[in-house]
Amino acid sequence: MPKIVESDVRRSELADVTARLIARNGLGAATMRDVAAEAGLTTGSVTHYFADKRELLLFTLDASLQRRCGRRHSTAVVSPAAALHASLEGALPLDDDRHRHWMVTVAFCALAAGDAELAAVQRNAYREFRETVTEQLVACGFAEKRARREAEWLIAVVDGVAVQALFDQESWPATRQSAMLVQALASIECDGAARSPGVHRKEST
Amino acid sequence: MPKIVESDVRRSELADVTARLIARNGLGAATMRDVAAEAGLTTGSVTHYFADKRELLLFTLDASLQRRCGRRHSTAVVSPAAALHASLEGALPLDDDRHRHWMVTVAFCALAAGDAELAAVQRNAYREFRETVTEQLVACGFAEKRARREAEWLIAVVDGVAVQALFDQESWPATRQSAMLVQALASIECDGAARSPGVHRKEST
Amino acid sequence: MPKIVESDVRRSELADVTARLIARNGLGAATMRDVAAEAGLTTGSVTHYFADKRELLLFTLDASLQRRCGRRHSTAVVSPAAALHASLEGALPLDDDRHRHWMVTVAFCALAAGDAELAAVQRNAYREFRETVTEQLVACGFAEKRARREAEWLIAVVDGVAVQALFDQESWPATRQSAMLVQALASIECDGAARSPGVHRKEST
Amino acid sequence: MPKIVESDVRRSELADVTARLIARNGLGAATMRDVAAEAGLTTGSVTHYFADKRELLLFTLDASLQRRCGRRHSTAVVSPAAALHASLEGALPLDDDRHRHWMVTVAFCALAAGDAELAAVQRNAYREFRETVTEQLVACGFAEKRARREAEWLIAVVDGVAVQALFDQESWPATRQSAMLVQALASIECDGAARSPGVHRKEST
DNA sequence: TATGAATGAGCATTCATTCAT
DNA sequence: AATGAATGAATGCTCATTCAT
Repeated sequence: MPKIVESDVRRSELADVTARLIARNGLGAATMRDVAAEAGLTTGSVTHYFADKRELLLFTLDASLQRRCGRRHSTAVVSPAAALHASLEGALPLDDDRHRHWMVTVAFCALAAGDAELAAVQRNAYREFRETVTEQLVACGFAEKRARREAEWLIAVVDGVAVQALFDQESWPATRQSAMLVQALASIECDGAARSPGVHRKEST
Repeated sequence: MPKIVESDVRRSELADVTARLIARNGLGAATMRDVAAEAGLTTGSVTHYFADKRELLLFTLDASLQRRCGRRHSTAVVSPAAALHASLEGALPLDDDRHRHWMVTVAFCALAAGDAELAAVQRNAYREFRETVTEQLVACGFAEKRARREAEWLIAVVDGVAVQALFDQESWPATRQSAMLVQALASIECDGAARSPGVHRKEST
Repeated sequence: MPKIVESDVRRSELADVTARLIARNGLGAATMRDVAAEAGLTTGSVTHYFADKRELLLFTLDASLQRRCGRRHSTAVVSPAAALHASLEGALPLDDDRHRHWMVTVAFCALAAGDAELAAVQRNAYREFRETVTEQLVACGFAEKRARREAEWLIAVVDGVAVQALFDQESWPATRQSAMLVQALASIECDGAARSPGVHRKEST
Repeated sequence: MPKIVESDVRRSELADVTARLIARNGLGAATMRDVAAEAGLTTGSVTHYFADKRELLLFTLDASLQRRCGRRHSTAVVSPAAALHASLEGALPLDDDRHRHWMVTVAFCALAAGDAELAAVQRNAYREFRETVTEQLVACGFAEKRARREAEWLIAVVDGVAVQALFDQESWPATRQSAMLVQALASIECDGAARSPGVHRKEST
């Protein structure tokens, strides 16, 4: 039993190292050698935990998608609005960790185009994320149908901000990304704070 | 002179082939062999047009960014609003061509993280795009400051839709992407048609 | 004492597994992993019985040669001719077991070319076999000198049939191999049955 | 055109080197590196001539089988009996060259057990050989049916001698092998010389 | 210009072996 | 006695690059 636990820990460690390498220099940089070296192991040793490079990559992608779109494990949720905010914030590259996992999932994008299994992993993660956000909006008081539509809208904004941040990190510091999210939430009158009853996205001038 | 022209045509052809390969199976699929073969040339022949693989990749990335974020060559623009719409629409993966170039620029994302030159190319393309959209919004009557803010917002929405379309093509057919863009433009009361004076993104229920 | 016996049983089991793997897919298929797995053990466990892979292979080869050319353990021999027949029949790949051991000894053939120890094992087995057959022919009434010559002849025929059967199993069913052996024995008037006094290998037309 | 010729020459050279390595130390010794090194090339260079290791091995096996069982290219055949003798002699490991090719074809034996394509190559070579010898016996005056039977017999003897020579080279010098062949031919009264009308394989005591 | 043979480094993977438990 | 994690060398193969023709 302890063996299995140990093994799972090692798998996560290796996936972490792999994610780091991919985020830093692209998928091509994730060689078995480098992954092993960075993890303080030898090449052959990695195969004790992942039979294949493919298995390692799939696991890494899955882990990154979990962190980016995955169900939040916030145990004590204060309010539905706060939960929603937390979910969407989790999908913004606000710190190194989230930045890394965005990089990883994006790096697999083109690869998935020619690989049905990879594509399915990505697709499912997205749909699950959409479902989560929708449910959270319902919990905030939106009707099912509208919640679904707003979820798509919110995810689009968050992803759009995230992608711009990836392409031009300097122009998109964390504060600016967060502000954009707050604004988006306010625009559907679900900012988790006082309900501003007026027109959303009120712009001066 | 004709030589150079010929050469430029060949370079573009090769970049196109490269983009196709990258979009189909990722950056790793863009081997010199395959690029050459797909273009009907031999390996060594490609080096007459690109000294390096790096040079080929840089050129390919630049070309793809031009098509995705690049200055539109719409010669006869009917109205400022139409121009704006055209610009943003150009950044959505509405057909195979635009899908391909999105794939390419996204594929380079992680690679650029460890490569200053690549990063600069991406960053500049994005900033240029933001500038263009801002100018078009100014031409639509927005004040400079607000135009800049709305440009960011619009690009975020467009990119967000695009990214979701890349990750889950089935859920995002062209019509849905276009509808989202129209909605976004309407929300800032710049939909290219009659100014709807009321609240933007009017939702039933 | 029981330990040793146990150990010997295990060694034989492992040699059997090894032989099976070699016969099925060649010497290259006999990896320590696969041998261990097929025997229901772990890799490291095999090293308790064989210090080396070399030791395992040598033991396997020896065991296979014993079964193919080895001294028959026919406890109750009816007649010298029957004993001779049994010996030679043992060297034909008439069933899966004998087929396997022929495969194994043949697989080592080229390997032995560059390995004195292996070569010696093979050579000695052959010489011992020749000696056995010679003795059995003497027991059948042949003079020493002629017995030796006929032994070589008989072994040549048996080996020739065996080799053809290995290369083209379909063309050489067990019945055909046996017939050939009977014919060869008849040709030296030692068929274990009625002595056909006439010309040997009588052919119609 | 000269390219192709060159290429074919290289392929044969590489097959020769491969055969040499296999004959010397077994199939496992035929690594791409060693083949390349022994041929004075680099590893990657070998792939210009053989896409695969498998392709190289198949070619090598085929070439060896051709030399061992292949149709003799004896242009000026003196007599049918001489042709027959030449064919069978070609299948004896009388010199280094023939010894090498026997080793090679034998080395593939077990490998072919788990590989349909390899098995087919071997089987076909054997059947072709049987056909050739049968035809040559017919040319010597034997009736079709008996020719076929005697061909099998002769090949069995030749192979049996060959196999013993492989397993115990010292006991089977070329002269002894040749003598055995002559004896076998004489036994069917087709020794290429004067027809000995009496009983074949006349043995003194 | 264009070719494709040749190179050599780098890749994922396999494997015999060792060793702490 | 038995395990299985760890090692590190070796293998087949791919690929960007070079270069003589």
